[in-house]
Amino acid sequence: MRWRDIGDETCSIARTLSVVGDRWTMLVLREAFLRTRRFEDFQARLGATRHVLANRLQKLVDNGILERVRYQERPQRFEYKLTEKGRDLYPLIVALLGWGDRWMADEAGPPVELVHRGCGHQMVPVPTCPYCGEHVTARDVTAKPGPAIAGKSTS
Amino acid sequence: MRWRDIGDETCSIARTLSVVGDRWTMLVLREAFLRTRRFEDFQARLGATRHVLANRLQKLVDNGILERVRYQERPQRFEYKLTEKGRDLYPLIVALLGWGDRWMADEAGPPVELVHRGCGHQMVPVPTCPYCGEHVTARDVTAKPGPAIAGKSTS
DNA sequence: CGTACTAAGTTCCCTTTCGGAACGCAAGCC
DNA sequence: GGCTTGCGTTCCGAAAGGGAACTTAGTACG
Repeated sequence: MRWRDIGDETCSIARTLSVVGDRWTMLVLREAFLRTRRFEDFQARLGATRHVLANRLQKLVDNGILERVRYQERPQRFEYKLTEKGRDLYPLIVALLGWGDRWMADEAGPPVELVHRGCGHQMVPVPTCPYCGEHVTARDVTAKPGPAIAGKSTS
Repeated sequence: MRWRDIGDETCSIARTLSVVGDRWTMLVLREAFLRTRRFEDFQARLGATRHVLANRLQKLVDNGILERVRYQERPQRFEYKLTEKGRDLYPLIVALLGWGDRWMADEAGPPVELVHRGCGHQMVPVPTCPYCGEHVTARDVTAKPGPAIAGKSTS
């Protein structure tokens, strides 16, 4: 299978990966959540080649995750801002962060800490059932075929 | 920056991506959570080339996310099982799934539904503050430098 | 005994993508 | 005029990916 076909899979995970399943793309999003907006800043902070960065920003805009907004005329300059669709990727960033903190940190501890503005606690969000409020792990969940599947095998 | 250097970044997100930040790797994990264990089954279900699949499985084993266990002798055959470190990636899979369900589903609805065994509800887990129990979005969180950072700029 | 089949990789070859660095361009600044 | 800033684009060699055939070790079939 070639990568341009992956979005056609009947699988929400594959479809999400077709949009953000690329290392540079994910790092661009990390920066976006840290309020980086400009091409030069992305480039400097990420160390990606300008070539690849331009390509990833374009794709994120095409997919409605970033918005290219003019912030100055003559010369025209643009910044890249997260859309609602983009901000909704936050759980993904948090999942990456949480796992890295737990399994990839060195003795010095985690590089960044999150503080919940609501209650003031330093924390890492945990996946929770919205109905009963309990912490959810892989063992607590059963996957079953949804409406979009008749008799296919991929999920 | 080349990809083999990304794990050296002082950033939990980058470090996580150095291990699972690859499309095939993520799809291999999806299958692993759906209880696929054997090389042939991964290959058939994913449609990845055997070449790439063998490489990804090897890397996941090297990183302690999968375990290669012999399930038969003469001829020796092995299966790949998630370790605790691997199962702990479940929030990441769920985040990909949830976003795809919301933003990439077609009219037919989501291809897979999750049921919380604890309360029986069909749901998608939401990131929640473990202290106050409230749903957490990007706007509710402040990122601050953690112990591993003195005056660096990357997070 | 010879052929076929299964599981798990390997190897080969060609195409695509990536990494590094230079170049282009439009406008403002000194 | 020449330098600087911001944002890309182009070019080239290196690395990774896709497709398909080959290998190995053992079982099953006729």
